[in-house]
Amino acid sequence: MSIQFQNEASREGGRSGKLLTSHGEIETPVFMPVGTLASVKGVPQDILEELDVQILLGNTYHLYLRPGVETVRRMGGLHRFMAWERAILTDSGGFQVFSLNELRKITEEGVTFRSHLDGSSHFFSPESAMAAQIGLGADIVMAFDECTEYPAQRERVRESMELTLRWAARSKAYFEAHKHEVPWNSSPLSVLSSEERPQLTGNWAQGGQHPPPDTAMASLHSSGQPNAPITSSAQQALFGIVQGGMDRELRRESALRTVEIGFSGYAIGGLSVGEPRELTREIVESTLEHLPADKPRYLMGVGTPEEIEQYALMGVDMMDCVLPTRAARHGLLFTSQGKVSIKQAQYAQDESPLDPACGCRVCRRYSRAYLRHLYASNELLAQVLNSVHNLSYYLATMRRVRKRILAA
RNA sequence: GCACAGGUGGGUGAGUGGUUAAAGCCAACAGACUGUAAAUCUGUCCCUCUCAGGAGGUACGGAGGUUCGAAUCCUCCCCUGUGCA
Repeated sequence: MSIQFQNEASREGGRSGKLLTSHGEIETPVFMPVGTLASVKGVPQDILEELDVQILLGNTYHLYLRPGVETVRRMGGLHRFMAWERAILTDSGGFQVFSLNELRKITEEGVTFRSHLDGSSHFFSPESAMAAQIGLGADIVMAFDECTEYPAQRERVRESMELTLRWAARSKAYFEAHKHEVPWNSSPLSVLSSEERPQLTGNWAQGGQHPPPDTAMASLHSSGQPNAPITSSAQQALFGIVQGGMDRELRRESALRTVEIGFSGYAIGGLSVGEPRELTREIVESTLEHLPADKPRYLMGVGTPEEIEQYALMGVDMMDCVLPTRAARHGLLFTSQGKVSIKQAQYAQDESPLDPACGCRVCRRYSRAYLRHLYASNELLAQVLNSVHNLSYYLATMRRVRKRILAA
C-alpha cells in the first residue's frame, strides 16, 4: 500500500494519528516545513532532524528547472540527493501556475510556463507533472491542479474547478500506470544507513525489479487498527486537491468528486490566496465535512502559528507554509508572547532571550540584542538562527496540539 | 607660492539659471510577508504647523554680487585632493 493513516484520537473535531510512509512514520497533525529547492532555506538537514521535522516539502516546478528531474532520479531520488531519510512530499507545480501568473498559459492539455530563471519555455501537464514527481520520488505526491485566483466570478471558479477535476483524473491515471518507476528500492530506506542502502544504478526504469503490486486504497480501511504492525512498502502516495474558490457549494462538489476519483489523501488547495482570514476558516471548515475521515487531510499553504493550531483542532492532519522560514529571513519571529520584529531598535540592548518559554537552541543561547545585531548587519547567521527558531516554534506548537488531542 | 580638480541633505553621489526640499544608492526607522521568481517588497527619512489636501521656515563651504529667479553665473575668502616649485 502506498500510505496508511491511523486515526488514534479525536477531540473538538481535531484528531491525532499516524501516517505511515515509505520513509517513516509521521505523527499527525503535522507541520511540514517547505524546502522548495531540496533545501529548507538556511537550515541544515541535521538541525531539521533535531527539531523533529518528520516530513518536508519539495517543489516539482523548481526542481524540474534546477537541477532537473533526471539528475535527481539518477542520484536515487530526492531523499538520497538531499540526504534526508525521512518523508518528503512534493507539490505538483500547480501552485506555480498560479503564482507565476505573468509567465504562463493554461490550456486543457496543461500549462506552458516560462522559466523564471532564464525565460525558456516549458510545458507541464498532469502526466508530465506526475512523471516528474515519480522521478523525484517523494513519498507523497500531489495531483496537478489549478489554484484558482481570488477574487473570481463563480463561473470562473467552476470552470477552474472542473479543469482541476479533469486533471485530477489524468494525474491519477498516469500515476497508477507509472508509480513503479519510483527511483528507490522497495525496501524501506529509512531503516538502512547510507552504507547499507542498495546502490541504485539508474536503470530501474528499464524494468527488472519492480516493487510489489499495488494493494493500495482498498486495504486502507482494513489495516487501520491502531496496533497493526507498521509495515510500509516502498511506494508513493498520490493526494488529490480540492478547489472551488470561496464558494461552499463548489467546495462540496469538488470534494465529493475528488473523493470519487479516489486518492490516498486529500488536500484543500486554493486558500491563502489573498482572501480574508475569516473566510479561509469558513471554507476550510465546510470543506473538511466532505472529506473522508479515514484519509489524511492536508491544508495547503497555511498559516500562522495560531492558524495551524486552530486548523489542527478542526481536523486538519497536515499543513505546510513558507511563513516561518520566510518571515524568519525577514526578521519576523514567532514567540509565545506574539510576534517579534527583531529588527526593531528597541531590541538593540535587550539581553533577554527571544522567547524565554522556548527551549530551542537559539533561545537557549542568544540574546535579542545579538539576534538584532546579526539581522542589522546582514549576517547569514541571522537567517539561520531566525529560521531555526521559527521552525522550532511551529513544530513545538504542533507537538502541543497533538498532546492535547491525545489527552482528551 | 603656482597650476589644475573639487567642496551638495547622516554617508555616497546626481544636478551646472526656473515644476529642485534637491535623482539614485547606502545607512536609519517603521510596516508587509501564509502549497517560496522573496537574504524580498513597501513606506518614512531638514524643521514647525496641519481641517491630511497642504501651509510656512531653513538649506547645496563662507560673505558679497548679477538676475524677475541662483546649488547652478561673477568676485573675494576658507577648506580638501593632485601635480609643479
